[in-house]
Amino acid sequence: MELRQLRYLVTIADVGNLGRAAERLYVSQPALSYALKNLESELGVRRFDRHAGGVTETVAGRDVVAEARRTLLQAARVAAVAERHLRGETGVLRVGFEASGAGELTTRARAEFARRNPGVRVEPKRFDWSEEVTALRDGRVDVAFVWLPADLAGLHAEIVHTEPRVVGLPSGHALARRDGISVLEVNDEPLMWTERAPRAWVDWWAVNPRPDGSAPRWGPTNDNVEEMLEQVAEGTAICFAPHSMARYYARPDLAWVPLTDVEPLKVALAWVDGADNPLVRGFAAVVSELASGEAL
Amino acid sequence: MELRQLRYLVTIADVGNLGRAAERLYVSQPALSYALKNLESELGVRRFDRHAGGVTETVAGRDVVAEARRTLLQAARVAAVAERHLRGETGVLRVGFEASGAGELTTRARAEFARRNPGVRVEPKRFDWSEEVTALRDGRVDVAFVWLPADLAGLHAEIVHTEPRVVGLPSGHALARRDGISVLEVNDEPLMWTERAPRAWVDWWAVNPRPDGSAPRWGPTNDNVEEMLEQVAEGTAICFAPHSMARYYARPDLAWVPLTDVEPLKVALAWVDGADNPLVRGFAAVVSELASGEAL
DNA sequence: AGCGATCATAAATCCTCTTTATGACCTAGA
DNA sequence: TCTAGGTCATAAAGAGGATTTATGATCGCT
Repeated sequence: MELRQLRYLVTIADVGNLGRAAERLYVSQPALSYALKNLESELGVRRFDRHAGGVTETVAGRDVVAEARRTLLQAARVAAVAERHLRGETGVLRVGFEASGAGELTTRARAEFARRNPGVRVEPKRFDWSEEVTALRDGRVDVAFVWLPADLAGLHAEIVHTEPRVVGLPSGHALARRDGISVLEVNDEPLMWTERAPRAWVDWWAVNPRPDGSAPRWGPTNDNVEEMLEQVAEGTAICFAPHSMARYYARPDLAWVPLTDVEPLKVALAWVDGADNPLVRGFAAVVSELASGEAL
Repeated sequence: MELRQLRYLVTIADVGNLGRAAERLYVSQPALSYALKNLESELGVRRFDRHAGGVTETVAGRDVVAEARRTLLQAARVAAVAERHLRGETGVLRVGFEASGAGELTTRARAEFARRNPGVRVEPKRFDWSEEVTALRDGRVDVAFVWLPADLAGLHAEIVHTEPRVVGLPSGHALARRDGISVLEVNDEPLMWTERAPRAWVDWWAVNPRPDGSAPRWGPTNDNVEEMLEQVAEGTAICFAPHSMARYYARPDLAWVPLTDVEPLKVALAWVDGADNPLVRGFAAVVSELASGEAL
């Protein structure tokens, strides 16, 4: 499968006719016919129904075309980033975080670093579950607040923040008004989890195994905070979260109750080992100052 | 630029040596040498410094490789979605929304529809600014709560929700404790905005032009709620938002004050015209019931 | 100085993609 | 019912791109 084929596919979908798509792509109509046939062979799914009036997408074709479109957009970013390097754009520090990050520390550090470095653009970059680690490794951010545990191979990491954990419940839940809950008190509740993060991260958040040796009762999965909170609010499952999430995402249809017997969340500031980026070093210094409560 | 070249690029980056990368890719070493040279020509950026010990990434190369890696991941999703269709996975309704969506209606509708259709998996899909419209069009969701205004060409849309708007301020702001603010009272404040949404959407949210004919004072841009709120919290700019965002993202370092003289937000339930999906029709019926306050 | 490792280039070969030519099928209009 | 036009599929030929084999240049280490 190549980008050329995906371009053909998307254009055929847009135009609905092989002949006119061929014109738009500056190839002959049989070229598209062969390309489409080859791709359908390769992927095993027929993408278009053909008829005398042109082609129409199959249901499978619709989804494949959607993903093909995204692939072409992403491929354009390869060229775009090359172009930016050609133009010599520098002076940006991209700071990654997920959900509520390291709470106020996240916000204060970026603000303070920006104040001290007026020529530098400090961009907050929010990622979904645990993705900030991947983003560090593949260069989408320069530095990130990482929720531990995480695979820190090849990264430099310093713990900069710790906070207790809470359980998220629908506001009508029987336990919603408690001052504290132990994890075994919600042992039978389905628990929100995600497939997007490493298993170790998921298990840590789920407190798996539980103190009595049992496994959590797994509820539905989700890809981000809002999807998780939507399903907690509607009563489908509960979730475990850092205390800062309770404060940053304080929906009226949710209740947040402290978990009294679980390990608190540790947040590290991390960057790629050997990155030798003065902006990253400066930012880390600011975070250290703020985390230790030094006078500013 | 083709996926084959990106695969070569990423493998060379991983291995650090053309010879061993060639082995891994089942091609000869000169094939990689030529491919790399061609791609560097095409993109105009040198990706690797070559030397007797192998190759090392340039700074530009690092960013290009990161984007190339993402492109290959996304391309794999084309094959994955084709595979899912081959396996016949059906019975999923993907409900898109951004930020706080249509408030409680979003949550209640999905919960009620799931209750009535036990065999159907109703997935909440959160998107960033205005992206739910694009997601409808390219098939990533089946139905979505769309914040208007939006380009609804090719979509069926029904207004299902209306809510007032508020201004987001850092909690120490002079206007933070007001019961209401008119838009001209914050005319001089930098305003958060986004490049990810259509201009009409951005202008509507920014109340551009202002009642006195002036233009907003544009602040920094952002790509999602958290990035926006981080920058408001740190005092960089203010933001305009729907009232549900004040309730769902009630951070302690933010204040939300009603805007007294702006048009409220209207939210439409939308789907692709002619989609003829019984799940979508059923979901729309449930939303209509809930929106009109009918007895369940 | 010599050897081994690594990348670059030339020329030949292979193979893929595309073209030209044409057929099959369908639909609309006369 | 027949014909013409539009659309997609296929065959065969040709063009060109990608890769191979062969080999050279360079560098680092002994």
